[in-house]
Amino acid sequence: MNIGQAAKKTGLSAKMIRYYESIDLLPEAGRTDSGYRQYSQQDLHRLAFIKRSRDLGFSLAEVSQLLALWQDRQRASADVKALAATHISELERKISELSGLRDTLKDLMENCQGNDRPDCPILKDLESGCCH
Amino acid sequence: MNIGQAAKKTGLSAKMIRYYESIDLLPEAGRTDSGYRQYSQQDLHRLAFIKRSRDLGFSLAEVSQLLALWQDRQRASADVKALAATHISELERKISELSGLRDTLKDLMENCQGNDRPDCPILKDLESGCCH
DNA sequence: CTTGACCTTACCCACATGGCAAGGTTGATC
DNA sequence: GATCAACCTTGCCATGTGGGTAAGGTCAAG
Repeated sequence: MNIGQAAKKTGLSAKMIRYYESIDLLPEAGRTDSGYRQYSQQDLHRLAFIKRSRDLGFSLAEVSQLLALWQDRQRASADVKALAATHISELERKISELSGLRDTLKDLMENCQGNDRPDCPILKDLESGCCH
Repeated sequence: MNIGQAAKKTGLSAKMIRYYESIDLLPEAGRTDSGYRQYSQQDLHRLAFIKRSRDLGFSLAEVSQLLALWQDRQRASADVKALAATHISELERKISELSGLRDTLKDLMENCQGNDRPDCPILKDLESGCCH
């Protein structure tokens, strides 16, 4: 199967498949005589694993670790769980950071009349950090 | 005032101040005879405005718009409010996206024993998108 | 005069991906 | 056999928001 077909089946782009190979997330793909990459069902399986991991927000570095665990028949599920837990903590951290920003902005917005006058508490707040 | 002092007072790095100038977020700073950038109180004010905006999560493109509104004495506060509203929507979108990922991962984790056995529903899920 | 702290420009690095260009291959149609 | 579209190849550039680092100029204190 050519790269375009593999891309279509996995939802990845051909470009990204080549990139993943270049950073050793994938083994070098087999080639036809003319140099076209060829993908087997097993290759597709690995690509799909990567796609799903990325969709769950794991970084490529984390995907790399997950792939290693996936391939390791001696793995402990605790190792996988720990990786997921770290990722969840990171997600929680980002969520609470963004929520804080949202709340601050909401407060500012509620005090802003939003009319055609120039007075605006949002801009006033942005000014406020001014160093004297 | 030299760039190092300005950086210390605003909480920005000297590097970023130069960068903001290079992308025209700041006017070209005045220079001493020997080429050192010089910053006035007014410059500091503008830098602090940028810092505060960035801390609230606005992109540099949005900061640029906010700066324009800030400088425009004829501005309507509605314009500022609209910009903030757009930013809040974007924050909400990101928050709900991340929350979704977190929930999915939490579900998977709860079903994972996390012991020294290899059986792991998290890896099973990652495999699951496999194309046949 | 030396020393150290500051400044200057100009590079390379990250992350994950998109885009474009120039050229080779394949398979179908004329 | 020629042509054309659709595919593939490699390689380079760009994004956004910085961090790092190097080679060199400047300034003030001792």
